[in-house]
Amino acid sequence: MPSSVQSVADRAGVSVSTVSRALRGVPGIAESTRKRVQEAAEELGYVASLSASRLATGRTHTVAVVVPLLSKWFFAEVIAAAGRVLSRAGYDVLLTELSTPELRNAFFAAPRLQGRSDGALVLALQLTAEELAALEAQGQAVALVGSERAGASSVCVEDRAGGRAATRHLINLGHERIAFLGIQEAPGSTLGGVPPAERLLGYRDALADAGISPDPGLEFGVGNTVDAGSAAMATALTMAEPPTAVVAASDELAFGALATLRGAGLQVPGDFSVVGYDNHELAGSVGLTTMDHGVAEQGRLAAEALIATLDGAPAAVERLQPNLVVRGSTAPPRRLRAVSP
Amino acid sequence: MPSSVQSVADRAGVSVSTVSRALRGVPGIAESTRKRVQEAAEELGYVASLSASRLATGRTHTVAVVVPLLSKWFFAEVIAAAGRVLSRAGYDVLLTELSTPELRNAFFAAPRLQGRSDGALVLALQLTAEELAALEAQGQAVALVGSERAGASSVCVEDRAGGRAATRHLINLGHERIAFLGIQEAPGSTLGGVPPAERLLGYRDALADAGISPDPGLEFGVGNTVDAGSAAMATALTMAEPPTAVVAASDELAFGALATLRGAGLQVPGDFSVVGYDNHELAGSVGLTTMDHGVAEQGRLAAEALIATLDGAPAAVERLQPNLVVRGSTAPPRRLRAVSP
DNA sequence: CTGAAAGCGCTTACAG
DNA sequence: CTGAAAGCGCTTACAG
Repeated sequence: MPSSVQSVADRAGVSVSTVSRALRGVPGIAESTRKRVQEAAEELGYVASLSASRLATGRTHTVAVVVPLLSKWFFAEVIAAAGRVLSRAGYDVLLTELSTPELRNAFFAAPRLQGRSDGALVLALQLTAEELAALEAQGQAVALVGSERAGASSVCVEDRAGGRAATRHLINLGHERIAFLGIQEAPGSTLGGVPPAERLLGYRDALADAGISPDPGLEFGVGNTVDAGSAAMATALTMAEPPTAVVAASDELAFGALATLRGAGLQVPGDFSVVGYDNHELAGSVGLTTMDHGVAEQGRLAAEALIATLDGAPAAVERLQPNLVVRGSTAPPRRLRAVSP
Repeated sequence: MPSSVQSVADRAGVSVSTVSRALRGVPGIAESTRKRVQEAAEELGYVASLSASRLATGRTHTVAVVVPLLSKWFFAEVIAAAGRVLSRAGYDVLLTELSTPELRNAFFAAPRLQGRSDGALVLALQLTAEELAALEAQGQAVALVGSERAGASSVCVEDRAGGRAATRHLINLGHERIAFLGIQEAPGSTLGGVPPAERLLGYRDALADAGISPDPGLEFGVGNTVDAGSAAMATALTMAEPPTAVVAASDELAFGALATLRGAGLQVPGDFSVVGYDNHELAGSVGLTTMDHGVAEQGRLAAEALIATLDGAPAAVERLQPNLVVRGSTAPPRRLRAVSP
């Protein structure tokens, strides 16, 4: 039976208005009064009713985090980082997983955030204009990670530059037949083409830079899973003229590729090089060379952007530069090493 | 500007009480009236104010999920599974990460869930009696995963049997010098000794079953990270009489062990066998033999238990049996294979 | 089956 | 600096 403002007012010998003001730190209250009220509240173990103050103010102090798939490391990491920023700022975080097209449609069809949160942090889902408008119509401030929309704050990664850097690394090592393992979600996937095709474009850029003519047969587009990476790698190995290296659009795909290579008895990086994308928590343990794109940083920045928006700041977009992390999965192709001293 | 009950009442030509009852499906309303009200609501795009109904009813239809560390696969997976059950049942999920002792203490010191949620799903944190009492004093129904407390619903795994089965598998293969990589969190860690020492006890059981005398030097207790597993494995390899196999208390530790073994030029399972614990999403891709303990299942069952409690059911505890998943990281020790045909 | 009225527990102009 | 009062938008006995 939580006590109410009234009980505190009685005990402190003041009105409820004074209690309300004193406890929230509103200025214009005698220090002595404030002290008295605080003591009374303390003694009664009083804590203001959330529902009541939300009803009275219209603000929920809650942020909804909307994510395609909670169990992917990338998303969990972003949410964790964002959550720390949000809760330190006094916001509750409401979790919404939109793992299927049905859930996604249902979510946007009804005003599901109305009165539930003040803002939404949307990860990866490439919102349609209608979806974004729906959120705003529900009074939500919105911040995006992994996509950009006019009028909304967002943080994204220079993925084209990232794909280019990853590929250039292999080219510098002497590779010329380089495959690309890209992410291509099934139609209707809530992931909506994330991470973006930008990484593929960067791969092509690097080839062009080096005067290597692109081979469409080396470009794979699969679901973003270890197994899919595995399967694509297997296919690549059966080509008439197989590649000597691969750049994967995610570390998960790279893990799959590594599994296939190992299964085929090939040495990495001796016989084959692979570079991933993410700097996944486990990339280090398998010695994977990969692109780090500041995953936690993305969450942190997005949360800060959302809070700024809630505080009235105009929308802003933040762009992160990915960095190559060289580990043990890349080396010159065997052909070259054979002739070296 | 969301419309109110009043506006719907006006449009439908009834009282607000009738609107409230009609829209919530309360029995005792003429079907024709209900229909009329629903149409009016539809036309106005009306949706009841959450704060108002929460204030009026005292129920939030929200569940707090309390977790030590969001970015660990195990937790993310449990939350995802629990979240699906909860949201299908009409509950919002509020995320609370207690990643440091400070956050944990602050969380339990103040009535942080009061009026925020109807129940709490607590993962892995081994709640003290006071912490559990604090939650209940805040009117929370509680369900636990990974620990057991009198009066609270919970789902746990038969970890002792699991540790035993993992170890027995190696013994059956012919191993006798078997190390154990256990989880021992730093004092003050919010993880509070999870997964439980039960796994270690099971390991000892299996040795005893086989008449193998235990060697305390083979029992390692480290933080639950890939790097710690790596380091412990390195130490084990420098022993005067090194083990030929290891059972790790988590797949993360096992991944670390694998990395060290590979780095040392040892073949797995040729030169060394390892079995993990979790059946981590990536265990398959590295061919890790491991104990599956139904991670998603734990989340699902705990969510169902919590909902049942919220519906007035008595506390219940569910016990899951872990299963050995044999993959490619275990084989007879070399000594034995050398003499086989 | 329906309505008038009180109540849930805050916050916030408005006066003083 | 403080208080009386209205208002936030629902739900729920209580009557009829």
